[in-house]
Amino acid sequence: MSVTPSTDPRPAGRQARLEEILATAWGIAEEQGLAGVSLHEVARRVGLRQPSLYAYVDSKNCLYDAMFGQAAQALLTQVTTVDLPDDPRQAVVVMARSMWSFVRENPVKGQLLFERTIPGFEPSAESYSVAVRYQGWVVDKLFAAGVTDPGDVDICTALMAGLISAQETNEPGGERWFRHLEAVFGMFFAYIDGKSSTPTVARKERATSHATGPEGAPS
Amino acid sequence: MSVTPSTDPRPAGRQARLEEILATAWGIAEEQGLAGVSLHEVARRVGLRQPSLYAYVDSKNCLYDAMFGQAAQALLTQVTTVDLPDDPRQAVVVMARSMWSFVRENPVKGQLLFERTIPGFEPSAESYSVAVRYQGWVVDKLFAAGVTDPGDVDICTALMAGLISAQETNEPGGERWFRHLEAVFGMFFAYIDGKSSTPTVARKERATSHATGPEGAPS
DNA sequence: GTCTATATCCAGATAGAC
DNA sequence: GTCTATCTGGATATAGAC
Repeated sequence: MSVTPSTDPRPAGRQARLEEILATAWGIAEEQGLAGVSLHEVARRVGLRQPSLYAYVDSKNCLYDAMFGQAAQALLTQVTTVDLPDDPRQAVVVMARSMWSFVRENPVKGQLLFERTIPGFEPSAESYSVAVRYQGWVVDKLFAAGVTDPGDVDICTALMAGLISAQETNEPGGERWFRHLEAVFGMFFAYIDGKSSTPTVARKERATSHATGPEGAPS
Repeated sequence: MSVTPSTDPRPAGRQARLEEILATAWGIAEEQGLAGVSLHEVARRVGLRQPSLYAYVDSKNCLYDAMFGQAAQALLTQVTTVDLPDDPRQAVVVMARSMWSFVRENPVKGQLLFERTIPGFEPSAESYSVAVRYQGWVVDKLFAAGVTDPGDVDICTALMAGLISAQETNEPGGERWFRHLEAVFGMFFAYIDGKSSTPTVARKERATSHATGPEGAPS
């Protein structure tokens, strides 16, 4: 998996080519869907012959893997770069909004990260680790907002994913589900508080700490 | 779209063959995924040559369309056949559970119905109408349970879909998300009641009536 | 309805020359 | 690293005989 090791004397040029290849693949994916990416088409656009791609990528799945890594990295940086409000619950909402805008602006990356749409493809451990870091970050923010029960973390992420996927599959880029984001989080936090005997205390005073993910498995 | 009109003297035999073809296609889809269905493979298993399938189906997409119709019909009958409790909110939960068990036992049908996974395929109006009937039925039940705001219907269906998809993509057939079904509905109904000034009144006394779907578009 | 034969197109991957 | 040439396999769809 992943790109072929370089023994090239001009690693800079080689790296540039590889990035060009990846960028081209993204372009095709945006036009024709992820499954529509073929090595032939990539080579065509990049000005190479199809077999030449094997100097950069060991197989088609390795290309997908590299793309997965890029997508995870992009999501991670976007989401960790956002300025979060001090209130941990408002922070969660802002984080969710940021994540949503990511998949809205990068639907193909979202598809690659969150859906299992390509038949034989599983991300390598290396590429996946970035996605895991993203998840850990989300769990941290939820924890700070008082969502400490792993089951509640599962519920929260599922709700988010449900809203997003309903919106983006039925009315991409629209508002029909998006506008309920805040209401849903309000509903969720009310539910959280309702479970606790001292709801209001738990709200604000939570230390940030890195949890080990809700219950192991990833989204 | 749809199957080719029959001029066959033995329509019963022809119909049987067609059903055999569809059943075979389902079998392949269960083994190799929906995209893995090829006319060659269907023909091979059914004991015909690939071109002979065109006596039953106008194109591959027509095959998918017939499958879509079958899936929608199966879901509709399963979900409308279930014995619902008198309490409209308990009824909604039971309905949701029934829907979930459908996609759990028929993951491929669920994929065809609820995900847009096949590149060039859109269900025909005819096949789709069954799915619309299913949706109308769900909206009716929600309405009876006091979920009358179209926006709330959207929220509810998105939550359900989120739970289901989290469960079935991350841990197919498992319990990790499934066990929160009741809690999530409790949360949702509490949210609904919190919006109304007369929450408890609205709970039980609702007449069943067919609504025109939340806001038009389907899931 | 079913067949053979074929047209046409696409894919991923490898061998070996330069 | 890049090329040509090729292997191997797949697909949908059509023509025309029986």
